[in-house]
Amino acid sequence: MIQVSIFEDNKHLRETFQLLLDTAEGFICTGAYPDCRDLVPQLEVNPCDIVLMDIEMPGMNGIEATKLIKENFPETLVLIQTVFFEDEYIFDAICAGASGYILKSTTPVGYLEAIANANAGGSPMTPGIARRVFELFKNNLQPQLANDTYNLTNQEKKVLQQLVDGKSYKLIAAELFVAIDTIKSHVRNIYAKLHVHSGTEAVSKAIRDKIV
Amino acid sequence: MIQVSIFEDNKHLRETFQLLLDTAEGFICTGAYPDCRDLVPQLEVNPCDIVLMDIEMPGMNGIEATKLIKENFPETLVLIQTVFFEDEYIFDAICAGASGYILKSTTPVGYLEAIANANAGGSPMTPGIARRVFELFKNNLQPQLANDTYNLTNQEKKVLQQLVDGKSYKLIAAELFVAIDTIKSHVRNIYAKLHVHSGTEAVSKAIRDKIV
DNA sequence: CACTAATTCACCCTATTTCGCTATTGTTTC
DNA sequence: GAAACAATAGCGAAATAGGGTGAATTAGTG
Repeated sequence: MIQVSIFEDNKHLRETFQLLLDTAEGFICTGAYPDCRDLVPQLEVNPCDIVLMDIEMPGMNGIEATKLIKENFPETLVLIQTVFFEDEYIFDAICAGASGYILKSTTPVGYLEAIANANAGGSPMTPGIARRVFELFKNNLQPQLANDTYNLTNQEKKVLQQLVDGKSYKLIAAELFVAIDTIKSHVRNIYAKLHVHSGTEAVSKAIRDKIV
Repeated sequence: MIQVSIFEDNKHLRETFQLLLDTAEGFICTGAYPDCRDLVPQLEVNPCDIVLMDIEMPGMNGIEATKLIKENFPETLVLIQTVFFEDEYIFDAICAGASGYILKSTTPVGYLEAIANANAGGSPMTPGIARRVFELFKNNLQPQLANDTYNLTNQEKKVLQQLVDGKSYKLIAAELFVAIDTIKSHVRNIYAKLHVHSGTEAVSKAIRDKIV
């Protein structure tokens, strides 16, 4: 028996969910609330396995509420259900600790499947959301691995790495066992290749769109 | 009619997939290969909508093959199917451009559903994989968003932002309409709060574990 | 009102960085 | 073997950064 709580401000939807859960086999609705004002005490009194969470709600939104739930009831799973397809929401929901993200266009049986899926250790997502998650993942983790590292030579890369570490020319020279003038030369060449004119700018560029 | 190519070194599995696709309605197998040696010419001669890709294969592995496919046939979707649950493989597969990642324990009908799902713009994942993707996403993208921004004041944040942009003290002073000595003061305070001793180090730290 | 924090500015001095030009030694490429 | 490039190194000038010390102004707080 999977115990489910509902947070959804739309009265009609909330009651539909409640009915759906209570009539379906293997599910039970342990609470249905229109907002997250008393979320923590409510879940303390009526604990559940999974929370079906709306994002757009008056007062505290679903993302904030999710954080709160994971802080106070880390074992409780949160399944986000919303009309928002925006990357920002998907991103924030995952980071807040959500275990799934489904769109409101999902069919009734789809909701039950998603809840069962989450309860079984999965992270149900509407197909389009899954694709977005993959894209976000790729874009944010491998910004662009295809850039030529600006044709920096090995030695230049080493120097740049040390610059990123905040070292002075003198220190870098000592660590690479070369003269300080050599470092000066390398830095000049690095600046030219990165089209920058200061150490801070180089470090910024190096971190933002390169390895290091 | 969804056209599917199979890359799978296990003869028995390969033929099973082929049979499954050819007997199922709405699918057609346009090729089944035991390795990726002639992948590009093979897909040129027998193009397809989706590639069902195994990871563990002699010669080129499925991840490398996926990259190759996305480079040469960006429109072709790649569905990874493997026995590997390891984060490293999931991570690499997504970054290589895969559109889904399913485990070999999936049922026959599960394969068809996954292929149809991918074809419809989704990214099918075995429940456990979906959960891992969420975890990886969270761990890699928001290492620590809860840090106090080191108690920098508003003005200090502005100055730091400009430092990150590679500006000189003089320029920053001009942009904030204050004297250059004021900027020096702010920078000194910023360095103290961040526990750094140079602009490059401050920029590095600012980008790595803070806003900006 | 007294206290504190934030913001602003000044002066001084040294260290470091940036950028100009030049040059030698290997290694790889054509 | 000439040409190109990487890595090394040097010199010198001008600009910038970094650190010490001190201080006035404003805003907010108990």
